[in-house]
Amino acid sequence: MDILKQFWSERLRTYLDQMARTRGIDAAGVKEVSLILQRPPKPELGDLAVPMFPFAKMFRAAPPLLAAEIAEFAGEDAEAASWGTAQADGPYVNIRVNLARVTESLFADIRSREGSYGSSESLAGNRVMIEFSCPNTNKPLHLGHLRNDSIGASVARILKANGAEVRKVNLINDRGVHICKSMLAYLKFGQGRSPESEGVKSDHFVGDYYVKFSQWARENPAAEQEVQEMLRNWEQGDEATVELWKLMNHWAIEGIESTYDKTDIVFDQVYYESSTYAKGREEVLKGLQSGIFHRDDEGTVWVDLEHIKLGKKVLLRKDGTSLYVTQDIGTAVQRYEDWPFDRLIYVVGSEQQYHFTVLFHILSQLGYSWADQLYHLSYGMVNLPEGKMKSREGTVVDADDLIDELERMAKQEIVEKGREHEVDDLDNTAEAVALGALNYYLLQVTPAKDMVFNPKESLSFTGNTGPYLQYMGARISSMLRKYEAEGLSGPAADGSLLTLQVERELIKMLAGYPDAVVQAGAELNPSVIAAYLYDLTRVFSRFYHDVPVLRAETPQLASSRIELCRAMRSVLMHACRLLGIPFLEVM
RNA sequence: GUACCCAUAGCUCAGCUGGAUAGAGCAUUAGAUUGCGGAUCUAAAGGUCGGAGGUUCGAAUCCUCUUGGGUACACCA
Repeated sequence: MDILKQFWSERLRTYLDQMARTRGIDAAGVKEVSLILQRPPKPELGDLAVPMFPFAKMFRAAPPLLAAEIAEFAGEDAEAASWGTAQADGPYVNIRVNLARVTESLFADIRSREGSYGSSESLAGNRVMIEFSCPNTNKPLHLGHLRNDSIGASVARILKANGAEVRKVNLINDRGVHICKSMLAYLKFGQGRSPESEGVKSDHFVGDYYVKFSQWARENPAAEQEVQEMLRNWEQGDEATVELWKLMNHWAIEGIESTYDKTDIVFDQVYYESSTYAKGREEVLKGLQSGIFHRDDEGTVWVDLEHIKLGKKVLLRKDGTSLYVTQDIGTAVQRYEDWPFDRLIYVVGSEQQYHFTVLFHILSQLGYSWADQLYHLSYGMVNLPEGKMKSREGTVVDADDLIDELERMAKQEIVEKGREHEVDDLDNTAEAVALGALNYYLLQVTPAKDMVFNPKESLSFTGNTGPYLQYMGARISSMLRKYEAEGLSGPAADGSLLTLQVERELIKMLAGYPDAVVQAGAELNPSVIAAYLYDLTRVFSRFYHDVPVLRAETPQLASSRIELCRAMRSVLMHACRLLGIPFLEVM
């Protein structure tokens, strides 16, 4: 499609140039006006549309007149004829391109690239580190984490598909007062119980004590002080405290990792706040020495960000313990030392925008030249139809529960459809469908926006959903298997035979896939792929429904349509991968 | 109070650097299976793009103001 766009835009330029000369208008001025190539609103109108409005003023002629004149030029242009035909529709020049050229290069491209069609080198040479997930070790993952994980994993794959060198990192928030809360509660009420003894998933086990702490603290004003004391003990390396911490962290992380397994979340490196906070403290003390930061009478170390209207920010408490921002300073420095990056993307909720503005600014003040290569990929909250998730009201959607429920529903669906014995493995297939539904649901919304998570809707497998995409993939696969099995492979495919409206639409969309991947990479936005993929698949569904493939009128038409289906399957697989939707041969 | 984000069909979301009659899914209604998987397809109905100005030949898109909602502004993370 690109070749054709390029050809036509150059061609139209030539015509405009000639038109300017014959009228004695400044041709250089005409060149200044940009030519807009877009898609006509209806496919019957053609494949490319060029509005003439921008040229009206310069030519002092009505746009329809200009369009007609250009169409006339094109009609007399013998070379252009092999690239398509142009026609004036009111103020627009509509071009019906010679799509066979696109089809041939599309097929050749897809064949030769063996599944990598859609990948590009637009970000080649870029070293991108991407941080996401970042769980706390005091409770299990919830729906908010799932959105974070989906976005992070998908953006990482999209960047990779654009040629970037990507390193996925996690940061486990395994220290701080909130961690001490579940520890303290366990100390008081645990009485030697364990996840095994209670038969509870280990991260949920820890989370239960976090909840217990909150209840207990409501009746005990001294609770907060006890927690602070525990944190001091921990930072001073008190043996018993550290042992308890290790035990509970082990439980929490083990549980969280099993959730990662289920959702196909993998990291190249995992950082632990407990091992980077000390470096953060060093950095802060360095800054104090060089006079960037201040220490007040009580011993608190703080930075003045008044000049950028961010007020004063404390970096070390008066008792010397670290804060969230302190450790993030240390982590960033550590990361650059470990793996010098061109870009570090933090996938973190929008409520932390202030935090990152502060963090980036501090790092820049500390003199790190890479501070301006840090980027906060901010995403919106996940709400429920009834409103916000509130832990106090118990409306937080637990990740494991949700996934279990999705799998149960998927399994039920497979059984109801009578496909229990068609699929290779019922459990695996149900898991794949559940994951496809979940990831698509979470990624179809632009990250920056808040979204509503409707449990009922997320469990639906019809319409604009992940399983819809998987279903089309399975049907194409099934058809291709039949084609192979019947040994129908006849004459070579001929793209010029694919002339139906729906075939043309499909080819144009397939040809546009690489653009979608580039755009998604540039915008760090998986929803670009999701929207593209759903549009594409809808067109394919129409094609599949209306047009016979295996029983096409002639063997050559059949093999040509099969080739189109192969192209479709290749793009579907590639795009599904980017979105974390498992591709299924059978479902 | 200050800053940032959001507002499109009953609900959930698209809408590319401004361009032809603003699109999907769900829900509602009516249809389609002697062809490759009906988890599908077709159609109907549903909109003063929160409101008001402005820029422009042309605005859902850009600018200003305004209304409504969200978030942040901790020695929590």
